[in-house]
Amino acid sequence: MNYADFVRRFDESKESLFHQIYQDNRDIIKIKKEATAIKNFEKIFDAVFRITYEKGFQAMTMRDLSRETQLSMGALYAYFQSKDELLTIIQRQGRTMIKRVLESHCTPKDSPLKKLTTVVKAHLFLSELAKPWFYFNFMEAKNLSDTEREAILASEAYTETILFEILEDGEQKGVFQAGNHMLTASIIKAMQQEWYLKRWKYTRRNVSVDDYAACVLGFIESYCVKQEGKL
Amino acid sequence: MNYADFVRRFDESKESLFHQIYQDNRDIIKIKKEATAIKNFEKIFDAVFRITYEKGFQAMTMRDLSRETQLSMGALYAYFQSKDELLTIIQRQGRTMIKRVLESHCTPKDSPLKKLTTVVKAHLFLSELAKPWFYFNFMEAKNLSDTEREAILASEAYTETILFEILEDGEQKGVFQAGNHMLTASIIKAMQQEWYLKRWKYTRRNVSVDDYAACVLGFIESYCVKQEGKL
DNA sequence: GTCTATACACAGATAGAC
DNA sequence: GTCTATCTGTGTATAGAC
Repeated sequence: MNYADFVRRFDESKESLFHQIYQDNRDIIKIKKEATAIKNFEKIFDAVFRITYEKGFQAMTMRDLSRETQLSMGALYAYFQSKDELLTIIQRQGRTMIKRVLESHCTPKDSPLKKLTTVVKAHLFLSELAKPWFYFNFMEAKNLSDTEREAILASEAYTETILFEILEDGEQKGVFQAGNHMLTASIIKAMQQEWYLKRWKYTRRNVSVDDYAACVLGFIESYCVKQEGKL
Repeated sequence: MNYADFVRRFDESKESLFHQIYQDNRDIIKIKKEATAIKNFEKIFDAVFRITYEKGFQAMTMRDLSRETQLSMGALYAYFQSKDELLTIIQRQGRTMIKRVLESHCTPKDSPLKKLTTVVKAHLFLSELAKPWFYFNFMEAKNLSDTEREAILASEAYTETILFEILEDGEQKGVFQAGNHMLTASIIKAMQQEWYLKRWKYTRRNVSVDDYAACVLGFIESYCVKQEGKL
């Protein structure tokens, strides 16, 4: 699987994803018509990402957002009750999407190395496709309420555990090296994170996400896979 | 070299470091007595780190800072001309310190692998010793002016180039694998960054910086060093 | 150098017409 | 559902006494 394949597969499930997100937030969202809501939320999210990429969420004013979305202050406040709630909504959406997509790429019957490869690639490709969400999720975590913060940590722990379990399984099956798999999993996550935190760097250097994935997988394989010449 | 050795060596040069930082900023700092200035700047910096770790620099108010430092608003403004300038000063201090320390750990006569090990460890140990600076430097970069932002990028590129050159040299000497060394260097940086961005995670899991360094170096060695069993 | 008290700008949020 | 106009709190920064 390369990035192009991943995008094709994602596009097919896009509509049902937006529908789910709308339904999940029915209690918060006051807008009646689903079509209008989805359309304007997309506009609002895009604007938030554009503005906060430059100066952060705190520094973004509601007037900035009004200008960028072409919606008045009044109109904006029909879509959320406070700036803080807007932040929460965005974070939630992001988590829903990420979880859904990653789970749809789990392949329980493959070999440990194949599983590891698939999971790492799926994460990288998703972060490429949804850069703003990933970047925002990371950078603006500190502005969240305690409960929302915990939800982020839980979702971090969740993806780390997926890696961890694959590593454990691989060791038991004798194909992976023994080692501190929790630490290994964390470092793999760090390599994935680099991609969306420093996206601009790789754009400038003409490194594609497929190139990057290959390099990360190179690191992982040479460290994790049991080899003849190695102790 | 382990972390304890590193700390010992750092402590010896600490005083001269503060002196240099004060002298470097003579034009900005209005306080006459060096001793008073250094003492209060330390107090201010610590407070800034404590507050912004929780909620970010933008969200920190001058009243927060006044409360935390036990200095009045008026007194604070004797140490900098605006909140923005405070940010700039902190960033500058950090860069000065980091550059000075890393350069003092360069070892031109060692073998490529030894050099790589030393550089990676020095960076990790320094980020452990000066966590708040590293964390702050990364998280608050977007609030800076264009020129200051460029200075950060330059210092990023600088440390990456150090890694790159060691990798190139090692390949030429036949001890390292061929490969895209620029990409490898970036990923090594990402692994270093993980340590100070997610410090709390490792505290909770009882992973020491020495443990972490060993794991990172494991990844690096198995990926970079030329081995018998490998193509 | 440090304090208290205050100026003044601008943020988030709402009311009420359309 | 969307607009314009406006309220009110809070933020940065300074003036002037000690």
